[in-house]
Amino acid sequence: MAELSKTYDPRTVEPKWYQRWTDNRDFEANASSKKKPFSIVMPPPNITGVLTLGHVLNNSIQDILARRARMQGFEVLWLPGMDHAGIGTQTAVEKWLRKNEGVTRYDLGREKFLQRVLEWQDKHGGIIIQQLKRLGCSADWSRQRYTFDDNYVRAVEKIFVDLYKKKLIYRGRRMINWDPAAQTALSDEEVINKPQRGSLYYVRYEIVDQPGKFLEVATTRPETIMADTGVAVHPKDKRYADLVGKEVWRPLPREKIPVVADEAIDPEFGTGVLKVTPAHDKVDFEVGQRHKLPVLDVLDPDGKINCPAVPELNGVDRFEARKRAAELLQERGLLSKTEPYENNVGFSDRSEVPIEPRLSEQWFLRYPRTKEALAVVKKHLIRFFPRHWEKVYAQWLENIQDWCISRQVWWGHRIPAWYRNQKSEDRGQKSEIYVGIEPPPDPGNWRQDEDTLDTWFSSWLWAYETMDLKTRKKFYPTSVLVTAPDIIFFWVARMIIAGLQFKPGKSQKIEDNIPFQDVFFTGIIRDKQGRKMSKSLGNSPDPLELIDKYGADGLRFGLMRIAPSGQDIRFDEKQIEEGRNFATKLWNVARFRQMHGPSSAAPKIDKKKLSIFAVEILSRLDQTIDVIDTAYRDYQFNVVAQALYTFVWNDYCDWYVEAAKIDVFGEDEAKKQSALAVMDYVLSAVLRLLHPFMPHVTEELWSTFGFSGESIQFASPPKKLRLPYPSSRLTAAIFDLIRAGRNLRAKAGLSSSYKVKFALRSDDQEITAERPVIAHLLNASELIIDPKFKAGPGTPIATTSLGEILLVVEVDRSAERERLEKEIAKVELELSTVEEKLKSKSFVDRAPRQVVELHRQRQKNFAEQLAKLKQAREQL
RNA sequence: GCGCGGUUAGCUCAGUGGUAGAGCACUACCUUGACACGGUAGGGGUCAGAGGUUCGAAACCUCUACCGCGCACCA
Repeated sequence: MAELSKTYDPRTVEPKWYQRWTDNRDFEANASSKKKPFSIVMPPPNITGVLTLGHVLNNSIQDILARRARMQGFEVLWLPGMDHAGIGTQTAVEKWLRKNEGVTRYDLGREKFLQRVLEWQDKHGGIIIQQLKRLGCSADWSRQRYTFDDNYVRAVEKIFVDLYKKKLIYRGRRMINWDPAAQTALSDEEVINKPQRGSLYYVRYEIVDQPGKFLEVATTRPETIMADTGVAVHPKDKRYADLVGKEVWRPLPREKIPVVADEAIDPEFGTGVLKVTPAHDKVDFEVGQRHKLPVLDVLDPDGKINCPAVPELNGVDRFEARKRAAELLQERGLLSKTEPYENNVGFSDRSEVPIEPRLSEQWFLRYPRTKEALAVVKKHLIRFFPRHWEKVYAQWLENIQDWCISRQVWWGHRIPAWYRNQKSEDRGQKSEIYVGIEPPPDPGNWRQDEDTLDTWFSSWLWAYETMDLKTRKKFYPTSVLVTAPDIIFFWVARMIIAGLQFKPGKSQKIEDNIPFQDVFFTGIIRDKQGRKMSKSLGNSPDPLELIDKYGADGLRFGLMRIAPSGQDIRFDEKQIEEGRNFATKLWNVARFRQMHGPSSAAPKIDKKKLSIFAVEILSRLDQTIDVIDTAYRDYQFNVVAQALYTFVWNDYCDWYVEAAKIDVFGEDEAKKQSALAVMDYVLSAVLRLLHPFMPHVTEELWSTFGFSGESIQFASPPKKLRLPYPSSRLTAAIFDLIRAGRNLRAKAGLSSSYKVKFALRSDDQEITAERPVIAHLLNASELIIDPKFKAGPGTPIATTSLGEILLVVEVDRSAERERLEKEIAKVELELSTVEEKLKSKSFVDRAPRQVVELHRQRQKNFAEQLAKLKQAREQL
């Protein structure tokens, strides 16, 4: 057995074991295995991604589940991979090119740009995989997948074609969310509403047949006036009833537009008149459709005004144009007032710029299987943890809109559609369409769609397209998905729909085709002020630095202990420090055991020779195993971590090991061996229970102790011993007694290193038998056990259920009196509270018998204590 | 506007009807033969507020306030 160093050094231990595990191919899943399957697919991080605390949390949880399952004898597949992240990666590479070479993607052109992305990907991409390895993740790296693998690309194209043939995918000219920065369409889910402070402009539209009279319109977007093709009022609005059907002059550029009546107008808002801009607003578009108003587009894709008729604004950026339009109107006397106004503006999730509603020809998916998707969750065929996400999920599915799946970015899966006889460059022109995996037979006359697919249109197949048929047969549906809740619509819901639609399972049954049985939603990690971690705020600590400082095990354990299921987590580095401290504590208590000779490979304990303290710790171990089992069932990782922390630190280190030192350092060889065997037993159990959380340090200790020839990764979790536990009450009482004695010492102002004499008024044989242990834990020079012990005046005294404990040393009498008075007051208060309760007839009659009994017992104890304390006071 | 979370010690959080808890921080003592990344003892709470149910409420119900999130609206 190698000797343990004085402190645990994760920096050498952790990489050593990770290397060995991968060399042994311990993480590789065997699809031919006869063991029961347990599988997780890793939410694929972006290829451009670097490890964040969110990843650490997410992947630690997955690793815990995978490692626990492996120990429980499951054949485990934890399938890792990466996502090409269309817009994200394109943006990142463009930024890099601009910075390093001063070129844009347009300078390079599509082909060259894509080549550069591939080069960039090979050079800078996938760092996160290495980082996950440093965290200790036991994923099967031999099966690492990428959404751009050839097979995967093929699969994405195939389902596009399939859905097109089923008329679930269609091409149409509709209002979409346009991101002027990334210059692409977005799905509704990629738009985030934020309240923005702006102005409400009141603009005067002159009535055509009543010159000099004006209709006032309130708008937040005067820069779109040029695209107005009408104004609308509510049909029942009496103020404007006579104007409906007439015309007004649009101020910029001056032109006649009709006044229409439409139910969608809120008469309460502004002046009750809406300027109708069908090209730049969803509601306006619908109003325009109902009244056959023309659609006039005055915005270029990059967000600049395109309106030569108003040269002052033409070519100006939309926000600048807003100001200038207001000024222009002001100059012409057409702006009656401006009010400060706050409204919600949709922002692009990616580029963080306001999106533009825009009429555009795009590809859409009509979601299939939404009712089934709702049902599988409602009927708990798929279980959500925590449960309340079911409601959010249902709300989304019940109000689902078609999904805009085409993106005007170059980096992504190219849409397998070709066009022929396209007359004009306008995307709106109808032409012959060919959709297929293979290019059309006569490629010369066809032109492939320039667009790519939404990244999530590939990710939604992740749960099964990452597996070959054999693997799928063994491991699909997966056991559990671990994910942050912010992608519940983007990913979780869509994967469920994909599973139900494409039926990749081994049969047609629904239960074979759901992508996962459980979904565990993690919390979101925030900083101490409760803000989300973000690059721009710079409040996101680098996990790699944390690993360097505290070790991967410390980071994992610290984080898991503060990550209550489903609650957001306020990050505090102190918690990680505690994780590290815990690893050190474990290390040192193992060292202590190791200093007293070799351990047995398969520790056995002789039940007849156990000390009462051994029985106590073994019983608490059983309880801990129970708590852990229950907590795992509900994915309450913080409960598991906390239970282990308390057991190791408080129960084992503070009480058992301290109590056992008498035997370990004593003369009685049998007692010594028994104590050491208990330590071996507990350590062996604790290491296995902790291994999923702290894989490296537990493996290191496991191998040092030689508990088995094998890696701890495949050792079974400890079973309960189920000893009869008769002495629990006694040990608890002894611990109370010791605390009371230590308290007397501290209150007397005596140094804790100074050995003092204690006396215990008792004649209990069981207590007498434990005299050496009690004396040791009290750091007593001597412990007298004598029911009739007579103390001199001023001897500090405390009452316990085992008898009065006295600190045999003369102290200042008045100080002791004062202490006693306080003690008496405290007990009196407790006594009166209990008595009050017992006086209540309704309590005695209605409360469960055990509860009443408990109160009676307490009343008795307090009364006895009080009597003894008062007696002690008399003797002073 | 609708929905979902949350509000417990200075901080971070546990606590599903029966004596209010943990860790950190704080105070005092201790470098005692695993560990100062440690040990011992201690101080610190109208459980956001109001009402209700109950013998008994931090917990269950109703309302209010505040914080966070999602959806809708957003001229």
